[in-house]
Amino acid sequence: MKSSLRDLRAKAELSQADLAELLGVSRQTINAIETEKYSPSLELAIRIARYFESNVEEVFHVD
Amino acid sequence: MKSSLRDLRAKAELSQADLAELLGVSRQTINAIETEKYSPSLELAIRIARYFESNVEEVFHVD
DNA sequence: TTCATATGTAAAGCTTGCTTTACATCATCG
DNA sequence: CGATGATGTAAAGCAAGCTTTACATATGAA
Repeated sequence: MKSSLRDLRAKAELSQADLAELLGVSRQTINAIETEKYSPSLELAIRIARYFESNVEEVFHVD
Repeated sequence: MKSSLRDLRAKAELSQADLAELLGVSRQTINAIETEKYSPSLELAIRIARYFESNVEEVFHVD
């Protein structure tokens, strides 16, 4: 599962830790998603997309 | 996590077993999502939304 | 150089998503 | 009536998502 999370986060000038706190997850979770260690849960994917005023399919896409 | 999966599936006149096979998951997985036993993975949520020519946020929504 | 910030990664442990197998109920059809 | 299909549910087991703690490395500021 690829995503544009890193780009969106960079544009927003947020660190992984910043975003993690804003979303209520651990920094490692954000890092794992960005480095493609695993996919977020549906709940978290929706929260992420919503935070960046986007939608799930735009932020995340199957390889 | 609520969803309009049951409605969409009914409109398409598919049984849980039919849809499961089309999506490559078990019937119990479809049933569990419809009865809110658990949320689908992000991958599966995207596949479901795509199958019904919709998008994740339209098919699934946080309680 | 020293310190702080940002990122990557690892291990252990808990929870959740999904599987297979199995059984129960209900409706419909012959 | 008996058979079939659709749905609900349960248990056991494996895989994946997420946590906390911890350490390593790089970069930039003082």
